[in-house]
Amino acid sequence: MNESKELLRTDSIKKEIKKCFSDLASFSEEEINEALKLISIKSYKKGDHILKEGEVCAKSYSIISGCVRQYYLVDGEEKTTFFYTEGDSIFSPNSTSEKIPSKYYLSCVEYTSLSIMTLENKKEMYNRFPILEALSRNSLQKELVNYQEMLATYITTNAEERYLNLLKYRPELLNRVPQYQLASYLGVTPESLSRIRKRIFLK
Amino acid sequence: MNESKELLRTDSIKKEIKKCFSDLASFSEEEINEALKLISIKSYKKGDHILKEGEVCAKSYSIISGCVRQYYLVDGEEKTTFFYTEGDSIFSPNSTSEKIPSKYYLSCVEYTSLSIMTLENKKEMYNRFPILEALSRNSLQKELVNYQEMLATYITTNAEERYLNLLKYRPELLNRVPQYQLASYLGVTPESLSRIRKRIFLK
DNA sequence: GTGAATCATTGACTTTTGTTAAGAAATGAG
DNA sequence: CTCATTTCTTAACAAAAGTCAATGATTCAC
Repeated sequence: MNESKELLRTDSIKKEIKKCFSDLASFSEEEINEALKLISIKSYKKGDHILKEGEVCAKSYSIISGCVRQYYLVDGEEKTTFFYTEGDSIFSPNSTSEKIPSKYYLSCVEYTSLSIMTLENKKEMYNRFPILEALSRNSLQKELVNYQEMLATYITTNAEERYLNLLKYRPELLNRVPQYQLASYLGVTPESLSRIRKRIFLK
Repeated sequence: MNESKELLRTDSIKKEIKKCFSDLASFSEEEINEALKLISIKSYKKGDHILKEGEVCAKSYSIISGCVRQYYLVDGEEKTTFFYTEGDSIFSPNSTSEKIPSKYYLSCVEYTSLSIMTLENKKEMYNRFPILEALSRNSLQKELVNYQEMLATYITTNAEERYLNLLKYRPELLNRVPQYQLASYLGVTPESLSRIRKRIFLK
């Protein structure tokens, strides 16, 4: 993608974000422009890393388009623990205040555009627009309940059921993500997932 | 426990909570008393349910003392998905705003005291003490990161490793909770956990 | 304290998953 | 388009977990 295309893209993304702001609360045009200054847009190619293990990162990301994979390196093996897609927020390990080095990698499964806020800008944003603090607390709470349910689902189901859940609730992932990464996300080996798929097909 | 003992206990719990408030920010004595009016204290006996599947509950709980088990009923079988102990907060499914019936049960593993806030009182609390909104957002974010890591750990480990983790990070649970409930929390049958323990012991 | 109920362990057997290795299919770079 | 690389599938065997049933151990109510 050349530079002018990139700029065009960033521009249309900014328009999207503006719309998000005006949907959230009754902000004036100036207020929105002011807020926008605190947010940066960045795009990554397939395979690019947003964050690597050990890096200290005090940023929050929101996925505009694309797909990001979160994984850990355990004994040299990649263990995928999450896939973020359009609209998802990624809270980095030290998104609160401490300078904690990341335990995991964030890597782009495909061409991906992100909106990025540094911790400092986020603080400024909440100072400038206190209503966002309450909105953010609410969405964090929803997100927390969401994670609790994901953990509960993981505990109460086996790999086959988890694959069927994926098929039901995030079918787009199956086309976007290589199967060995899905396998690791489901907590099994690629061979096992292959057998599970065969078993389901034969039913 | 008789009524006067119960009152005595509630009284000492209120003192603890007061201390929490004065640790959080520089509140005046009156402010703290005002805040305390929005919080109720309740104690439960071993085996008592705080919340049952299907119940609509717009409350937030914080565990003062004791242990609470979260479980789902799947095909008549209890699947334990979490143990809350002293200091933990429990966000009920509709702790944000919607009236969503609970998918899970909350049951006391032992005698347990909780501080309880209704959704309404929580809103009032944040209105009255806006600084709590920011503090709450921060702790929610930490809690979210915490859950992300628990999910990641669950995905990247097997049952034996999870048992060893429990031994390392929450050893007190092993004495407080029956083994078949731990097994279900680890995602295996009681028979399997028994064998895992034997295997570890033989090493 | 005693008996009933609950909980933990063990054994035999089945099913599922991991491991290793090989080959087929798909993808990507030139 | 072609070749090299990556990804997916299959097979054979080992290891782990599920299932069912029986037996100890512990807990609890009376």
